[in-house]
Amino acid sequence: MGVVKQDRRAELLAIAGRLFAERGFATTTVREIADAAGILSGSLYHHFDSKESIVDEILRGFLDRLRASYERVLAERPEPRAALTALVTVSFESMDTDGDAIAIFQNEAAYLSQFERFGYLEEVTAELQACWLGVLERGQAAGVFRADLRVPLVYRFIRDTVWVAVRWYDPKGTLGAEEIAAQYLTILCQGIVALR
Amino acid sequence: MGVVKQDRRAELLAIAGRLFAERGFATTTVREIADAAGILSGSLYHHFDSKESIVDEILRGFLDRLRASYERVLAERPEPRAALTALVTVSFESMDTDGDAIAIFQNEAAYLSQFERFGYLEEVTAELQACWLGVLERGQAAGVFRADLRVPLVYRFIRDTVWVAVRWYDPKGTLGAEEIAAQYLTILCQGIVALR
DNA sequence: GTCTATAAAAAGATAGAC
DNA sequence: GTCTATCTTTTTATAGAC
Repeated sequence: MGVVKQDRRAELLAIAGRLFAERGFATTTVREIADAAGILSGSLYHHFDSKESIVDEILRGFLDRLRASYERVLAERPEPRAALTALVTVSFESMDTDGDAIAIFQNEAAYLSQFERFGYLEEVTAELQACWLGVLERGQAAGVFRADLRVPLVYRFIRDTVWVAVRWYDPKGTLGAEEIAAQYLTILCQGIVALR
Repeated sequence: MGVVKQDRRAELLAIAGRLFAERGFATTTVREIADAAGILSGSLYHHFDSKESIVDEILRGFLDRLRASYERVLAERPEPRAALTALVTVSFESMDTDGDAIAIFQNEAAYLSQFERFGYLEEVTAELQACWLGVLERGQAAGVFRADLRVPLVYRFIRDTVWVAVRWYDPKGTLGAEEIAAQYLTILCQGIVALR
């Protein structure tokens, strides 16, 4: 019974997450979520306090998983270049399981984080950023990465490029997360110019 | 008088654009726009038909200017490498004048383009995409760009990286559009790995 | 766990006076 | 060009029956 309840809850979260990701949090109505779940809007409030509670639960779940992934990567890969590769790959792979949550995070975090309730979004963002900055700085110090590039700029470059891919990346498409990650890393590390 | 009317119109468009960019189209209310302009919500309808008309006018203006910029670049730079540099630079520079419109376009195009009225968004997107793809393909054919990279992927890589920068780029900050464009082009062309 | 019914607030838009 | 006043619709949320 507890399991069934959990399943239903997870199901509703997935349905809402898909809609939030596709149409945006503000433009998705409680009625649309209920419709997609085959129930009436009032019934949703048996499961969740409010529309905000739904997106809150989606984001917390995703961010917890991502944080754990990043920490595992940093623990397992001391070398900057290997860590960078693993961070990029892990990020792309998370699109397979958390695509909707990533899209929501990318599109709505700026708006949501202005409310107290979502203050944790900025904290987690800072934590994740610290992972990337650490790798880039250690790599630059070790002479693995070019010294003439500004680390914060490189970080934003990578972050933007990786996460915005959620807009077009299709988990069921021909290009898998690993392949895309590999091509991205090639561009990122070697550049697009030929003949060297 | 015609000039004054135009000025007021432009002023209101700027105010609305700023709000749409910061808080999103759906979450910005007509009342908020009016408040920011120092008038009442009903008065806005003397200038515009609807909230949609406002964002429509903002986007059309920006896209017309951007299209013109791209065409000028392609006409003036036959060489792929020079054209790529110019496209990136022109794009970053447009953030100085059209930052709000760019943010709106990035954040709302997917949502808005589902309505007939905004069907032109997809057309223009395709036109702009064709500019980049053409440069990359000619560059690859000429041996200027690496042959082992998939052009569509490289295009999305560049597009995402350039435009998402609008989220953090500050026209009044210490880093100017040209400097950022230069660093981006260095990463893009040479990669971040040291010692070659 | 879902439905019926409905409350309460918010938002886009309009008509006419000034 | 803006204000007063108001309409209409949409949306979030609640209370209690089944």
